[in-house]
Amino acid sequence: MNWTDERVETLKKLWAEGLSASQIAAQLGGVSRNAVIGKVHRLKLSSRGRATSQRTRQKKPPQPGTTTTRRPRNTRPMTATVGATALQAQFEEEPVARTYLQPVGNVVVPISRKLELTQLTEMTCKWPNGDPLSDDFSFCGNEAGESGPYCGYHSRLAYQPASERRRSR
DNA sequence: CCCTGATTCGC
DNA sequence: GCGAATCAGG
Repeated sequence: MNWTDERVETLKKLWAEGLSASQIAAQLGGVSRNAVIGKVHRLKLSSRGRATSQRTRQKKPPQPGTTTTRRPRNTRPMTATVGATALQAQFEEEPVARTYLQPVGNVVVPISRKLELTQLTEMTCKWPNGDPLSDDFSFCGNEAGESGPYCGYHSRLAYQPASERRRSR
């Protein structure tokens, strides 16, 4: 990925707007959040309010320089769809935003057992599908486990915003 | 566990 | 210059 002028501009704008590095990376497409952070640093526009306190960083001496061993990660394909709109690039592309109906082309919710309210147990994911007032309303119904009222997939969707909210002090 | 930004360092 | 790995914190 090349940091074109447009992309850098978008980066700066979004960063100034207070979006997190991962969100910016997701919006730019084709780059990781680390790339965004690294770029931000190079642009010398790091500090933005106080996201993370600058703890006394002083650890990182041991580097087994035996070989140039670095990056066990595989290359990421990633379909980059960069619109690069110069105006209001507000994103919010929530994966499961509209659970109203589930088109086959949508790769969001893994499965859906479409359970009725009366079918729910302590073991079933209680993530609602669709409008509770609608006739098509149902619950996810997958194995919820003990971690919470949702299945693993929906737990993330439900709890990620919470963690984000937490930092908003 | 998830996330956040910060830093280092091989390329 | 770039970004993955790693760190440190919430």
